[in-house]
Formats: sequence, C-alpha cells, structure tokens
Amino acid sequence: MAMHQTPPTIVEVAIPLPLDKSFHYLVPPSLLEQAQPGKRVLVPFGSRKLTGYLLAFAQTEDCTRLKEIIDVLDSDPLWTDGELEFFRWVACYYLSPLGEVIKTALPAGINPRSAKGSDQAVAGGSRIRREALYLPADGAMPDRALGAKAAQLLELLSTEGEFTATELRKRFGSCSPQLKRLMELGLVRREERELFRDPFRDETVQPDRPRQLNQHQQAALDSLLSRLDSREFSPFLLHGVTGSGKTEVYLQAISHTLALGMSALTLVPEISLTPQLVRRFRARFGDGIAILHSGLSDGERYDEWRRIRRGLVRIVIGARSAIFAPLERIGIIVVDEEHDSSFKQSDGLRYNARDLALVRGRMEGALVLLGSATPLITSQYAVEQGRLGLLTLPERVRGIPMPTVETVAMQGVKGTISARLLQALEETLASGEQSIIFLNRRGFATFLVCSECGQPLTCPNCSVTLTFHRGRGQSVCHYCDFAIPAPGICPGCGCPELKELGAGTERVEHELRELLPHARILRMDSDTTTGRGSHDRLLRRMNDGSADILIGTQMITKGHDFPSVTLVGVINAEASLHMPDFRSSERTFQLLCQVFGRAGRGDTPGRVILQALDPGHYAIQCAIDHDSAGFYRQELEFRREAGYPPFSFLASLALSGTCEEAVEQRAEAAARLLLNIKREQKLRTELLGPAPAPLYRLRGRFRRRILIKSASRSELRRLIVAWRDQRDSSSVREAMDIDPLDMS
DNA sequence: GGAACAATCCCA
DNA sequence: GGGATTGTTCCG
Repeated sequence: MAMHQTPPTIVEVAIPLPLDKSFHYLVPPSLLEQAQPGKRVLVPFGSRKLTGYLLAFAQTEDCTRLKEIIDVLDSDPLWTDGELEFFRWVACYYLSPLGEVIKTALPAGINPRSAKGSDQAVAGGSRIRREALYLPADGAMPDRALGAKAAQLLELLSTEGEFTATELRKRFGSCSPQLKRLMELGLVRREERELFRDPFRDETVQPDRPRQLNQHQQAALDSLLSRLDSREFSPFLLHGVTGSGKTEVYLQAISHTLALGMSALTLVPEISLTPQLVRRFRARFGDGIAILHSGLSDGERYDEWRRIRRGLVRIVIGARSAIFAPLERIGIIVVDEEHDSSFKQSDGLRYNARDLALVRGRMEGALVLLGSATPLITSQYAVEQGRLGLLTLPERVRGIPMPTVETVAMQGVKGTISARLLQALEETLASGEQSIIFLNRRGFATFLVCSECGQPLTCPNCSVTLTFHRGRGQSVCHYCDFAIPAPGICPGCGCPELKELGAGTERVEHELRELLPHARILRMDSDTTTGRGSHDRLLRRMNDGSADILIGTQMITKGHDFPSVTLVGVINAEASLHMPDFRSSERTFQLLCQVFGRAGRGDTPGRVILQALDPGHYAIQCAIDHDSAGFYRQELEFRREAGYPPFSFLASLALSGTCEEAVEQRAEAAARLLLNIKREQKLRTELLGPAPAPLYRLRGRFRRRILIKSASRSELRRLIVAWRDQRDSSSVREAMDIDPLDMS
C-alpha cells in the first residue's frame, strides 16, 4: 500500500428514475478536471448506462464497491446552487426523486434522444447550431498586394468589425478562397458562434411606450415598487376586473425591476393562446425577451434556455414549465391568471407552477405578483390571513360598464335553447353582430340511457357515464378515452333504444343549425381544435367577421379577445357545478365571470343570457352580480361546514412553513385515505363479490396504473406516491390536491 | 424504470 | 412439475 495515495474523488449523482436516493460514483483521473456539480454525467446503473446529474462532491466512505462515471456530458454547469436548492424543495414536496425534478427542469432536447442501444451518449450539443464569424486580426500586411476582392474584404472587416459568413457571401458572392488566404496571412481570424433560433423570426411589432396609469393602477404600482427595493420576498395578489389594465401594471413593474439590475419572470396559462400578451411585452421591451412554451420545437426551446442561462435576456415569459427557467437575480415573478388550472402539470412530476412561483420567489427574495380577475379562494384566504398583500383594480380602464345579465330558469323547459335566447340570437344576427354560446361540455349527449331498463352507459374503467359523440359515432369516456360504437344497444337488457340525455356543444350546434339555418356557426372545443393551427383558424374566422355564432367550451374563455361580440349565451350554467370536486363552485364562479367578460364591444356593454336549472345558486348569482367578495364569503362558509380545506397545503406553506411540514400534512391525509379506500374496497367486495378484474388496469391515453395497494408492505411515503396517480375516488383527488378537470 | 429473483397460479 | 404470470427487491 502506498502511503500517500491521493484519496479518490467521489461524487453524488441523482438518477432520473423513481428512486428516492442519490448514488455515489468514483471519478476516474481522466475526468477529474471536467467533473463539477451541475453537469450531467453518464453512469453505469445496474446493467444499463444512464444520464445522471452530478449534485456535489462527496466524502470518502467505503469506496471499494463504487463504480466509476463513464463520461461528463457538459462543458458548463447547467444549474446553480440556488436552483439546486429549489429542485430539492420541489422533490421533497411533490415526493418525486430529485433526478426526475432536474430532468423536468432542464429543457427537452438537452438529453440524448435515445441512450438505449447505442453506447454513444449525445451531450445535447448536437442541437446547438453554430455559424462562422470572421474578424479582423492584427497580422502584418504581405509584401505582395492582395487581390481586389481580398482587399475589399479586409477593408470592410477592419472598419466595421465582425461579419458572418452568410453576410459576406451576400455582399461579395463566393469569397472563401480570399478569406482562406487572409487567414493564412493572419489578417483575419475565424470564430464560431452559437446561433439561437428565433421563435419570432417573421414577426415584427411596433414599439410602444408606457401608458398613463389611472389612480388604481398607480396605487398598485407604487405599493409594488416600494417593496421591490427591499429585495425581500413580497407576495401580492393583484385582483383586477376584466379589462382593468393588469398588464400595464405588470409591464411597468417589470421595467422598474430591470432598472434595478434584476430580472423578471412571467408565467401565463398557455402561452400559445395568449399571443397578445407576448406581443405587448415585445412592443415594450424589444428583443430582450425569451419565451418558453409547448409550441416551440425542442431546438428552439433549448436555444431560449441557453440565452437565459448565459444572461443574454432578463425577461422570460412562459407557460408553467418556465418556473424552472435558469434566470438569475430574479426581482419579480408575475403569475397572470393565477386561478387558471393549466398551471398544474398533470403527468410526470405533478407540480403547480402558481404555487412554485411563491416558493421560488421566497428563495430568491423576489416580488411575486399573482394577477387575476377571479382569484383562487386559496389566494383570497391568504390575503385574509395577512400572508399575501392585496392590490385591487376595481374599474375597467375605459370605464366600460359590466354586461347586463338576464337569467332564464330552465326548470321544466324542453330543449336546450330557450325562446328568449333564440330571440336574442336572431336580433343580434339581424343587426350584423356576433354571438357566443358557452357550454362547458363537449359531445352530443352527456350520456345514453336505456329506455327499457333505465340503465346508463358507463365506462368499465372509470365509473362515469360515457359521453355520446354523434360525429364520431361513438360513446366516449372523457376520463380514459375508452370508446364503444354508439348508439348501439343496452348492455343490460339488449334493448336497441337508448335515450340521449344531457346536451353538449355538438348538440347545441346541431340544434342551432336547424333553428337558424342562415347563420354562420362555428364550434370550438377540444374535438374541433385537434389539428395544429385549427385553433387560430377558428379565431380568425370569428375576428374577420366571417362567422356569426361561436359555440364553445371553456376554451373560449382563455386568452383571446373577441372584439365584436355583443351577445353571450350560457347554456346550462351549472354544468360544472356538480363535478365530484370540492372546488366545483369556485370553478363555476370563475368560469362564468370569465365568460361574461367576453360580452361587449368597444365602449358598449354587451348582454348575457344565462340559462340554468337553478340560477339562484350562490356561485351563479354572485357571478351575475359581479360580487367577488360575496362569493368568497359564502364559499368559505360552505367549505368550513363541509370540512374541506380552504386552501392547498403548498400554497399555505410557501408563504410560511417548511417542506417537511407539508409532507407531514400530506402523510396524514394519506393515512386517512388509506382507511377510506380499504373501507370502500371492503364494501365493494361485500356488495359485488371479489373484483373480477385485476386491481390495476392499463388503458387509454393515460396508460397509468389505477392501483390500490395494501399498506402492510410499504410505508406511508411510498403509498402517497402510488396514490398520486390514483384517479378513482374523489376523496383521493381532494386530499392530493388533484381535481378531475386536470385529467380530462 | 427495469433486470433479476421469488412467489404464485394454472393446467395436466 | 414446469411454464407463465405476478410481485418484490435493488441498483453506487
């Protein structure tokens, strides 16, 4: 044994697999220089080779059993210490392995496309595009005169500095021999530069200047700015009615943040649906913006990510995944439409970006601004508790009044469209204006019922009724995509007559085409917007006036403005009220407020005709009265009585408390659930006998295990992980903070 | 997540 | 008994 052998270098590596620990590896001498926390490494794992994430150097322990890392995959670290701390928080709270979190946080396209089969690991560099760059260098002039073209080239480069190969080719035609000659002489040198694909390639915007704020906007901005200097975590709710000018407040707050030398992160629900917002940011801030959303190609996303990592941009706008943007010195995080459920990621690592904005903001000592016309109960509760500052914009910027709302009680009324609504549609049509019909249910009939035995068609997997899609000729489960040909016959008694009950958008379209044969009708729901660009196409037809009536689901409430809609009809306003989810009233209230916001043109208020079986329900009534405070009061009362949580665990803990506490609370909830599930299972067995099918099924687009495990074997922690994917019982969803709308 | 191993089931 | 299927364990 040598006396002074240098101790072997050991590193801690996270693996992106469902394992809740990290692993130690030895670093071979050849990789010592490159190995550094923040980089990806290729490691042997079992019989495979995997990409792992180098977390830290580790202390020597028994290293005889350790394997060596095979390769270091990056030349620069991909994350900072601060970001790693954030990843650890996320991993701890969502009970996800750290490796999975890091994988989620890094841009797609950085990982090798397939590590399987080939031993060759791609370092992600394959996607970086480069261009050649020619610069003047201080070589000596040659004795012999240069050619004319070469002299011109040299002249240009030395007076104006660098040029890319493409630019030179544009000016001089082919000139590579001359450049080669100049380089040999040392008069010109060549560099390679990374090229960033530009998602805005073909789009230009007119720059604009900050607008004059009204008194409410000014007051809100002043409160924000007074906290911005402190560099302390300061969370605010910006509650502004539709059209109250929230965006202008964001823009000016961000511009002050930049002036203080800090950066700004803005999260929006689904950025591809909100091009106006992006356009306004670009008009105000020019090119210093990176955008991150699902519509980008992997390459574009990777390029944007690298621009942020290098500090080339200080403003990031993106959908939920942008919460992981590698932005440093964050001064402000804006979450626009904070109530929107698309901030929730519903597969893989299930996180809520709205909640994580508070977590990251707290870590960075940033201002966090949650903006909405219809804030979450969670947020209002936090305001009441004094944990979240409140800023309000109670007036519309141009002073347009809110639309008038008429209600039609549908109790005992036949058909889906009332005489009142039909008349209003005819009037609007006659005056050449546009209408929107809102119904938060797609398909033709919500379910089919046997006219003999009264049995409804249900999904064999999900115990919900199957929705009849007439166009597709199928009955479909909106949970798992299970489908059977329809109408078909009753599976119970074989009776061939099935009644079509409950209306969806497809039926409304069908009926309207009969009632108003001359109207130009569009339908917008996830059935008609599957193709790329089909969404835009529908919106364009609405905006250029080549359609009269738009029928749609909640999709129409998001992002886009319809400038010339004067009438909004709401069919079955309580459609979303009876979902098995303790947030259904909240959803309904928010949805109706957003739909009402679609009515009105220019300075004239629009009108709304709302059909409901019981328009007196408080969620509906408060929406009609634009009474946010009233709804909040009643809803909180309702939840208190029903024993539901007024807020999510994470949201409360982000504002005060630790991650461990959050997990503990969840574990308690999981323990209660275990009892419920066991009870349910026992009951089912007593009533129906032992389950004929195995306890789990793999089916449909979700391909997820619906699995009930016994508790004897595994500890609580692993149970929770298994239950995250449990979609069978509404009680599970409640406690796990997952709701059914996220799953469809 | 997946390979390797252990337990269990089913049928002759 | 043995092949197939299902469950469990462990990976540095």
